[in-house]
Amino acid sequence: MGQVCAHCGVRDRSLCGSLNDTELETLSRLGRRRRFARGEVVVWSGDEASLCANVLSGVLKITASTEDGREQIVGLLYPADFLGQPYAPSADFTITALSDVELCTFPQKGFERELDDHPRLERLLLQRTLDELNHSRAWMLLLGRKSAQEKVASFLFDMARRLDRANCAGRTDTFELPITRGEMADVLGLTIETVSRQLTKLKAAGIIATPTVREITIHNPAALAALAEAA
Amino acid sequence: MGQVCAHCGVRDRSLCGSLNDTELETLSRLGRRRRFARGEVVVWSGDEASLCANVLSGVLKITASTEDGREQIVGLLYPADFLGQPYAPSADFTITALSDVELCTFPQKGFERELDDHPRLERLLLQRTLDELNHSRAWMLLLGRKSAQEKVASFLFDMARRLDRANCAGRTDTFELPITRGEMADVLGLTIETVSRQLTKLKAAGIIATPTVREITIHNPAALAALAEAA
DNA sequence: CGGATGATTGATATATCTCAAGAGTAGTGG
DNA sequence: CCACTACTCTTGAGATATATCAATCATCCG
Repeated sequence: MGQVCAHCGVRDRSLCGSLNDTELETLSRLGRRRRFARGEVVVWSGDEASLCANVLSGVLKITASTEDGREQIVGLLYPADFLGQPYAPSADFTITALSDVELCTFPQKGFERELDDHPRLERLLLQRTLDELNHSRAWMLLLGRKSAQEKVASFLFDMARRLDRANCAGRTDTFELPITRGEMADVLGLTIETVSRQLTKLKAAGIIATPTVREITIHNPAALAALAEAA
Repeated sequence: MGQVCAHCGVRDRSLCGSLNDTELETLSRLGRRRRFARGEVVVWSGDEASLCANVLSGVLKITASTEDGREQIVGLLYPADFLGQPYAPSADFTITALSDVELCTFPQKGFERELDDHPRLERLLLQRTLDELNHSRAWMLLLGRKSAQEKVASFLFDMARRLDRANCAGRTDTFELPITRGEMADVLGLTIETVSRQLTKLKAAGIIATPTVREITIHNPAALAALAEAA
């Protein structure tokens, strides 16, 4: 097993977790660690060379945009998530680092060959892609049919659940938002002002608190869940 | 090769197209033709037995709903499309026949075994799922960031392109909508009235015409495309 | 022909956006 | 360590796109 994988923090949670040490040989030779600073674009929509990678640390956004600059965040990537589009001739979305980020990158063609050689790797990618599709469809309900209040409540709930899972330490009712208000707006299909107002409302109702602007404390998860589904 | 596949209209366009006659043996024994009438629900969200199937004829919708009954169509299924969620413990969305429909159904577990046995089948499913994910993400931009006018124009454009592809006869500028205004509204995250008004606007501008309420003629594709991206 | 369903059109209400100002917060350099 | 600058966030007032409510009009089918 290559040097790279030996001290990989996400080894068992990433796609690579499906491979044993021997199988990792070739993949590890293919992988290159790369760092990106906050704000840097990792993949431009339209790029021909569609990179594949595992996220080692940090958070990234996947965005779609209209020509006149309106932006929709269509996905967030966390450590152990897979990034990229095997088999795609070009990238369809732009991927940007939201924090300083460390990736384990693979050339697309090389990664595709690994998929050929390792059925378990492909199986896991299929399952993850199916999950992503489900999540993205659930988000379509939010974008198309939910009110601003429901959107913000759903988002906080989703985020709490997701971070709770990463944070295996156990459930905390306070977590740090990995994104700004503006980015929340881009996830929810709202404006920054509307997001801010909804957060204020939730605070006034005693359902949440914001110790700092980036931290969220959920005081009343039940009420939050109720608002997420019908407000 | 079983009786079933011998006269299958979508044999070469469906997932099964990846298999040769010998490989189709077991799959064909697994498959059962089933008909559903317009309006019938094929899969209920929450169903434990998640059915897998190929669409032989007709159109179906995949929907997500809030508890209080608001509905968002998150996908449409056409002939040769694959339906179902291998590996999912239960269905996440409801699938309903929009017209009379004919399916070639497989039990989930059986289909999963076929995926084990036929890498090419699995590969094709992976590629289709990746495509679906892309399409669904592109739709998130529409739902979150586009105006009603852009939504309707985008929808017509998308539909024309999609039907053009199926309709290998060549490009026609008139096509039949497979769905009602209400269903269009559920695809676009709008109300039925707003959809209707936007169509009226497009007619008034001479960009489209509606010979019958279910038919759309595109007089000015360039103008329609322009409205789809920035209006 | 008549009833049901779906589509259009109109009048009004309202949630969210837009524009604008001010208040936090964080990073930088003296 | 403080002050300066640049962001980001919050809050307000007003504008507007879309939803809601309601009536009429087409279309289909028995």
